[in-house]
Amino acid sequence: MYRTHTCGELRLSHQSSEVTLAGWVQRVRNLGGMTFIDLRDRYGITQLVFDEKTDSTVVEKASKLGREYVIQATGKVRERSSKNKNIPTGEIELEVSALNILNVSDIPPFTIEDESDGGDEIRMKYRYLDLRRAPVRDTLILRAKMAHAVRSYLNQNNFIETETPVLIKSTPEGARDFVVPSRMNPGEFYALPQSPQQLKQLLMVAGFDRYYQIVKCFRDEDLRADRQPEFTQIDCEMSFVEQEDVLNMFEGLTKYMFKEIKGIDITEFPRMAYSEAMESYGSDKPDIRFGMKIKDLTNLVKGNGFSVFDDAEYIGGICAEGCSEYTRKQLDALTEWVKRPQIGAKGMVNVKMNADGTIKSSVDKFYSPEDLQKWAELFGAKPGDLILILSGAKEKMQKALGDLRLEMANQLGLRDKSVFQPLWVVDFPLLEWDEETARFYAMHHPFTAPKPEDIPLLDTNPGAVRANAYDLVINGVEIGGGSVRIFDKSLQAKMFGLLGFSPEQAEYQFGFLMNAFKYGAPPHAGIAFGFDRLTSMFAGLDSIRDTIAFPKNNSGRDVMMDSPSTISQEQLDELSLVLKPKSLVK
RNA sequence: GGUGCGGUAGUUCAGUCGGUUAGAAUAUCGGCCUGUCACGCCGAGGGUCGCGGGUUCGAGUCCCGUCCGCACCGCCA
Repeated sequence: MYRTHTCGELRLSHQSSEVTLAGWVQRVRNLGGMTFIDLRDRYGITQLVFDEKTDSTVVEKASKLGREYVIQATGKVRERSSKNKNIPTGEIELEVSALNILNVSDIPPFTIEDESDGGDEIRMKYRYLDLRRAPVRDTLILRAKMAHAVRSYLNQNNFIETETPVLIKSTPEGARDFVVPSRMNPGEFYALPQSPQQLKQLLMVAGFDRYYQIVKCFRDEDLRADRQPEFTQIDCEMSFVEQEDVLNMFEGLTKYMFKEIKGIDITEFPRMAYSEAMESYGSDKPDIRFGMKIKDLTNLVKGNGFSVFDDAEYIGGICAEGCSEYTRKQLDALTEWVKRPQIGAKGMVNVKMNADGTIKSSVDKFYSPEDLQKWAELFGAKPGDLILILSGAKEKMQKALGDLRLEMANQLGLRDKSVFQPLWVVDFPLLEWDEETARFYAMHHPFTAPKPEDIPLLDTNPGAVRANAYDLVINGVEIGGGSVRIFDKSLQAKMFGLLGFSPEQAEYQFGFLMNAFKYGAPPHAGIAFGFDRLTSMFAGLDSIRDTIAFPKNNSGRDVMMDSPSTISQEQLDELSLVLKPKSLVK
């Protein structure tokens, strides 16, 4: 037996008992006549002590220890003469009588401490050392607890956890597929699932009624702080339900998670139409922890000879409370900020609601104080506030104002990480027109059902058709999304037609699903949550990387394993693959 | 595919206008130290300034190219 206790469990109540601990040497503090060692395992840290009463051979052994040595120590638990209130085991220490070095360690490339001296790159290269650090370890423990809570809620509600294959068929819509060559079928490829979408729908056809899976999904697209090529979804599907049933079930899951994991009662769970989200927040995932809504000024400001406004399709603004004292320098910085290519505004107009009740704007030449007063009323602006106005193409400026709104909220400290405000965004458009390819794309996916009352529009104005689709947004982060599915094969065929599929293409790519729909498909609907994002939100992190044990870097590389990597000619031959010469690879 | 920032000691960083022997902290090693817990004190070692080219009497510093990292835009049904 290597140990009788963990390094996190000994208390004063264990005083005088003989115990054995095992773990890693966190730090050695040699004071000359006595030595303290912090011994660490995943449960915590316990202090070992060597002093004048300790056997000299044991002291000799202790003097050889270095950081991250793996040791086993036996001794008597005793009360400390000077206690450490910062750690749970801080009232006791282990008076070591026997010491066993189980393994030595090279000097680690960075310090294994809560506040490590290591940057991201080196931490990722030695991820197994990084994982020894409490903050990273605790995030993964949180993740495990959350997965347990998800299973607990869904199991209570009669969901069946079912695994679906990882080697499936490539589908052209949506993200790029990761593909796997088939040795036994030369020239043919599997694809890794972007989500088990069609498979879970087939489980509904199979009568499973309620399905879930905490499942890896794969998308071959560029990475971000919140996007990895392989990521985990909580994937769910239900039969004989309408949109309302799904929203209620997963509102329940969300509340359960907040209560179980964070001890927070979620009381408000509003819903917002997509159109309202875009108009008032310039985003399909609004952060509603604060107001600062976007107002449309287009009809109010035109016709005063200010050509920038007169020529614009759209003029809109936000009102930042208490910012009227912004200096010229701050306003210039904000203007530069909105002019960056990522935002794309041409300039910015500001209106200062001075504390003395006067109004001062950057367009006083064109607008009277009475005009400006009307603007202020639209925003409900008070003395002390600052109105910021952008003009240009409607959709672009709404998005720009949405970004500006978030930037101002960041500056004003309105995005408190300990406050959580979930939101359903509903009534998404069914289709999105793409100028480049001159065709419609499914905004959600091709199996999403249109709102029944909008079905006639499919023939006359497809772009106006709304879908029975919904997103779960928390604090401005898209956490989940789903839809009511089409279960009628003729409506599904019509949908494929609108998306520009010939019947032959639809048959080739989705034949198995269409075929299944011939045999009694129930009405069904579902949703999927981004488990990594949910975890990072619960952990208060900005990136999902530390919610994943072994994540990829910005270029999709695993710097620890150094993958992807080349494969041997034998492997290529077996797979019937011929690589382009390097000179031809662009 | 694009934009921005970065790459200097094991690590995290500083390095001014192009000018003497490239610094700090931390880690490491040695010495001292009986209540530390970021122990303290004294000392030491440690550098291909990402790589290649150019400008210059002289380049960590300026220019060009390239590789790598991070954030973002495009992309992500």
